Amino acid sequence: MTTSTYHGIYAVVSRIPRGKVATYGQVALLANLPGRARLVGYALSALTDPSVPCHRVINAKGEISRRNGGSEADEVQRHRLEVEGVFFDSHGRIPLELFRWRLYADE
DNA sequence: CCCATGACTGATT
DNA sequence: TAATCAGCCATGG
Repeated sequence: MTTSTYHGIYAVVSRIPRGKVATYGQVALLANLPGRARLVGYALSALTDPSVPCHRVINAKGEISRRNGGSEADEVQRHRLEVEGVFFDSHGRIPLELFRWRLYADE
């Protein structure tokens, strides 16, 4: 791996505004890595820097992607988002049409 | 080098 | 609307 790839991913995630979310695919696209959403997920799992708001990255269905073996990190992520004003529907999913980060509208 | 395993996605059924 | 499938690619055994 050429850390520059991961660095670009972290740079994009760092630009997600408070109260907004982005999908793995969206982050991949903005990081100039179209179709490599999976790589974004891998980069986040390897991330240790707490200054990167990685809790604002969710999957394309609007759900929080689960970690291995019932980790409670998922619930922590959900709570962080709720604190920022992000709403979850009865299916545990975020209405992307309302909270999705739009580069030219939000920022 | 081969194979399995993921914080994934979009199209197809 | 939900389940499947085929791409995707870094890591570790």
